[in-house]
Amino acid sequence: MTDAPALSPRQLEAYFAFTEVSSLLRHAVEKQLREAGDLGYVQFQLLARLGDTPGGALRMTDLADGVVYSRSGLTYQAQLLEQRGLVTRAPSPEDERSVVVTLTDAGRDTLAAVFPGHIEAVQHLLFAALDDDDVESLADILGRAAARLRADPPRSAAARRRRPGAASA
Amino acid sequence: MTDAPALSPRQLEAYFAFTEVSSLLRHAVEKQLREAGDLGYVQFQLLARLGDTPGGALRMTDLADGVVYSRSGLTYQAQLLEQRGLVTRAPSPEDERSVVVTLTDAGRDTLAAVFPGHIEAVQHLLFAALDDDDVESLADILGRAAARLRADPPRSAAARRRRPGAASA
DNA sequence: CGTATGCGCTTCGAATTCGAAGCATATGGG
DNA sequence: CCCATATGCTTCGAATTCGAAGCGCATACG
Repeated sequence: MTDAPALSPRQLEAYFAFTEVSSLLRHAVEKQLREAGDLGYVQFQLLARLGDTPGGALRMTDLADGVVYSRSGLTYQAQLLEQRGLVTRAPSPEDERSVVVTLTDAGRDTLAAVFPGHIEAVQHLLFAALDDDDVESLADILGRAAARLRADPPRSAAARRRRPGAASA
Repeated sequence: MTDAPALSPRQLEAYFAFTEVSSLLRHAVEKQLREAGDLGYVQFQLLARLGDTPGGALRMTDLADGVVYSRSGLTYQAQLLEQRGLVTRAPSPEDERSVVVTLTDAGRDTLAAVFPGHIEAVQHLLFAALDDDDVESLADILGRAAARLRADPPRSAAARRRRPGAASA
């Protein structure tokens, strides 16, 4: 235990700032989404991701991985979205086990209705204090950090996933 | 209307990277804390903040604001921590309405037991891919963003704050 | 002093979240 | 072809979260 892991003061500062921005931004965005389209943060993320996908359709698992979310939680939210007619769910033709979630026109409309306000909020809250160089740096730095995080721990399927030859031949 | 809010591609990239890092890091850290000391993320944050305060004591509201957390949620977590003997709660001598939360020795011990692993995890997950300049940039940029966010929307006490205009009737 | 208003915290109910367990389909080996 | 194992999703129960409403103390004002 004598290990002095010790983050440098600057690292601590960066870490705290990160967590604080994360919390504040999330709360603010959540509020905006709720008011603009009665959507939760997760629901918005799901719709946005589907909207970003050619065909607007994804399997449950891919959706869950993309948003960093538990599978059971996704089932819950997908049901809500389906009830509201924003997505449809149907078994995959290729793999009868899979469920393919597809964005409906109503879903696209809702997304379109909420998106501008969302962008504006992010612009106002996060990027207002940053210039182009800052944005460039952030994208670069956090991009690397994200890659690192994505690689290290298994994501949604943690326990059951078997590493298929981690350093295979 | 017809505003084209439009985040630049780089801004979008930065924003997505931010949210992804945020989610992944939080899940990873949460898991580590749970295993190391059976603490939730919030509980750890509360203990850490108390530990960082001279005297190890804070009022509920200050604690809630510091961690960006709802007051009712804080009451819940504070009760759990009190039951485990990690903090005490007592009315403030100065203001009978306030409740002062104080870190106990057991709380400090728990914090000490968990902290190194936490630091190590953050080091490994977040900072491993970053050099000193990156850290410097992050601290600077996110520091400004945090300041912005802190200033803009009212935090925990939103609704009851000042009513614009009339203290009417 | 006595009342009006504001503030700090807790309680309450509803919504969301997760992990473990369960069910059904797919895939490889005998 | 049939069984054992892996994969994809859902169900279930427990824990956490938040906002609205409620309770007392504090402060301003007449």
